[in-house]
Amino acid sequence: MQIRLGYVAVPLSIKATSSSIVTYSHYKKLGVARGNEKLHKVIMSNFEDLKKILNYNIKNEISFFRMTSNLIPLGTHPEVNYEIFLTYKEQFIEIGNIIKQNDMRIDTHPDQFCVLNSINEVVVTSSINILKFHQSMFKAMGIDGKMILHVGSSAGGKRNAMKRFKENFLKLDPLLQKMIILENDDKVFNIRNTLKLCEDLKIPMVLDYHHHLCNNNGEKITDFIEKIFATWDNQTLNPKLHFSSPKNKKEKRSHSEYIEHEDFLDFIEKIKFTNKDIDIMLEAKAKDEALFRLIRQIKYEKEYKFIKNTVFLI
DNA sequence: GGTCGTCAAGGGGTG
DNA sequence: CACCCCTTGACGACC
Repeated sequence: MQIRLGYVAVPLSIKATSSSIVTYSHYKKLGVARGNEKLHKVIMSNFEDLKKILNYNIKNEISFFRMTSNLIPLGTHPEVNYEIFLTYKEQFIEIGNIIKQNDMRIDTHPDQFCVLNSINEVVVTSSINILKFHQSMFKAMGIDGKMILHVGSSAGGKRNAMKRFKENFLKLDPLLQKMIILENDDKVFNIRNTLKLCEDLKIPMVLDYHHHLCNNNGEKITDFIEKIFATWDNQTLNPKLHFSSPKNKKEKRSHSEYIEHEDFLDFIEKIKFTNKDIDIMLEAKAKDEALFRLIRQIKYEKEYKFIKNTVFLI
């Protein structure tokens, strides 16, 4: 069993974010010409930063990565007409080549405004636009990227909400459907609900273990893990998991700075019977530094062998 | 020259 | 109903 480790979006060790923004009110104030100029500057700096981050990851042998969803500010804003995919054709290709040449795995996590199962039609439409925009970015890069989503709203009760998710999902372009992965959340849709949807729709499920600890009906992870991994059977990618430690006892749902290495080892103990190669994304505030610290802490465990950021269970 | 409120967007929770 | 939270960086208003 091999476990690759990764982190989220923005490394702390180098000065690069790739998520610089332009607010719409600022854009409007500048007027179309100067607004677009401003957008161009920010987008170019985001591309430069993204290259820096990817190269940093390559240097550190971190082979999978959650890309920011803010690479192109106002990219889906209805009032901003800015030709992204022609203007930045070269930049997208350049990024895509770095990713492909280094065999990196790329995911995105569209943010809270992307609610495919909203009861508001307008929200559903704009959510679909967000998904299509991600699809276009992957296409422009020429990569096989994925988008990790939550089920979304619970309005009308979980059962209805899950039904709406299914209906809206099935209306999407089949190519887009194939890019979508569902993740259990920390409030509403637990591993049982999320797994059911993934099985019905034949899409992979990311297990977020922290969310599971916040939101469960007593489901034991050992009873579900094989079924969760089975949702990846037709994929070329390894099953992916999210792992983090709670900030403290009171703020259980927030992520802490670092990963508690005992928690991590306990978790691995629970799932190692599956003997699957997996990718674990660490969702800690200290990002890449949390990853490096975790490795330093568990490096000398007898059962584990390390090659850079990959853990091998012996 | 530092601090703070504001910003396209959803939804859930509280009082 | 009004306001708060999630998250996150830029920017302008203000002291």
